[in-house]
Amino acid sequence: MRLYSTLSGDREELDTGDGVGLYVCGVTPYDSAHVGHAMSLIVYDVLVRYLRWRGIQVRYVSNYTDVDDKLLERASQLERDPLELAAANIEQWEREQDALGLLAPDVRPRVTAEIEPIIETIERIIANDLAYVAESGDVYFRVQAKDDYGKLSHRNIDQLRQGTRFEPGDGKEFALDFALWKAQKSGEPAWPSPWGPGRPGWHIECTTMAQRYLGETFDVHGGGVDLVFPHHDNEVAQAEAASGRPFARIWMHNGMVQRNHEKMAKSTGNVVGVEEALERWGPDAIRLFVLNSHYHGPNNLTDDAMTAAMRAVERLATALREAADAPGAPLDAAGYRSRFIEAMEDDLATPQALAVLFDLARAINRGRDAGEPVAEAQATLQELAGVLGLRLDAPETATAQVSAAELSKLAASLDVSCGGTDVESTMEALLERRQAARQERDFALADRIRDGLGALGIAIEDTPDGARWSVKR
RNA sequence: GGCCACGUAGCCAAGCGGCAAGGCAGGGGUCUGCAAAACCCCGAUCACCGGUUCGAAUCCGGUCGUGGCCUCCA
Repeated sequence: MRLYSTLSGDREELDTGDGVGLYVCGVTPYDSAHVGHAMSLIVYDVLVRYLRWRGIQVRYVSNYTDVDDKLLERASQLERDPLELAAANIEQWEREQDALGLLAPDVRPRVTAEIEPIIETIERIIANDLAYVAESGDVYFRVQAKDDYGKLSHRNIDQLRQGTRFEPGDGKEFALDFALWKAQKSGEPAWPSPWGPGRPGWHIECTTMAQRYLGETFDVHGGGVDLVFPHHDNEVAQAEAASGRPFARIWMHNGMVQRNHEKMAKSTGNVVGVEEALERWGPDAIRLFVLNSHYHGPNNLTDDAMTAAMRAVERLATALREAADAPGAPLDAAGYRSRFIEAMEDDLATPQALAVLFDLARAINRGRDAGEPVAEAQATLQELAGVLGLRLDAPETATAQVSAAELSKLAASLDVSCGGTDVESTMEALLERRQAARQERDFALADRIRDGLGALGIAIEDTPDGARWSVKR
């Protein structure tokens, strides 16, 4: 499999020989998650699913940075304990990750539980002369001592100095030096260290956790493109300074979710929360929206795009509807399977992989219309969709979304008597009454029943085997 | 100012030198009591200007435009 690496600026062959180690930067849980965070994890989730499906062992590590400046600031605004705030947000985010159909990483380290190893990493960097302790008790990375600093973002120190936001001070030797350890300020949570009480700087936690759980050198490090500089550049610098060895071989970066062509971020106030997105569009549509464009580029979230994604999900789900046993030669899905693999092998080309799924869906529908057995091809479609993390639940299983009371009211208003008041039996009675009306060619009544159900958000479709109902999305 | 992406049909979006995927929307048809679903048919001189090549959406240079990053960031 080839993956584009930001480090080399080119596609690299992923060595899957003795398994794959993957580290993905998770969120700083100072607030609830939005669709941008979901996109990021969906991309790496698909990578993991695909590799495992191909029989490759994957160790998937994704962290929570549960202590940092932003979190402390938010906690103080809310007058809450920062660690407790982080824990609460993580809990919510993990529930949402489940709802999004995201695989749980094998390891989900948290900074607050990794303080000792982080201190050890910093000590190694100091011992290698690439970091120093300031009078304040802060520890800084000595940027100028690392001659390839900035290689990930393809910048050098001179270019970076032109930025005006770097400020000397706090005992830094050089303006671009960044903190590995921050000495405690009043009221902040702190842990003991050789340099006095304090907490880790922003980048050191990922370096430490990645190396601890995946080794000094590992296969793939992922995250949003907005993390390339400084976060990932600093991770690289620290890791190499600590171990003297290369860090991640491949650096994978996903593009940003935009709204109105502007990055979705708390700071711009254009966020769509994961909770809201799940409610409005559901997990499959969110996933299809993300995978329909290449993970590299930006992805503009609009209501139209999401509506289209929901309809597209329905199209795939419809192709999985049970088909009657049929004579004839069964539809062979092997070609679709290999096209799917080819697409995925090429830098996780999910838009093309999806196109293969749609082509297969069309072939299934065509085969079914032609009276060919398609069950095997349907199983392949379900399997390949599963590799992308799409569930494709049949909409008719959504009984829980229907109000039994409203349904009973409708039945009563149409003089349809039913055996019970639950959704199942009321629906059955209504559909039977309608079927009888159709046979008596009383289409007015049949249409009244269909329209009444339609008003409740239930769609009726007539098939040779009787009527089928589903919840409209 | 610097670094990095990108500009393809009404909308979303593939494409990595050899006749322009896929989805949504729209139009026509088949099927249906009518619908729905499904199936068939219909749509692009690839931002603009030069260059390289037998051949360019694809490579090179320039122009215009959009987005991301330059110590909050998925």
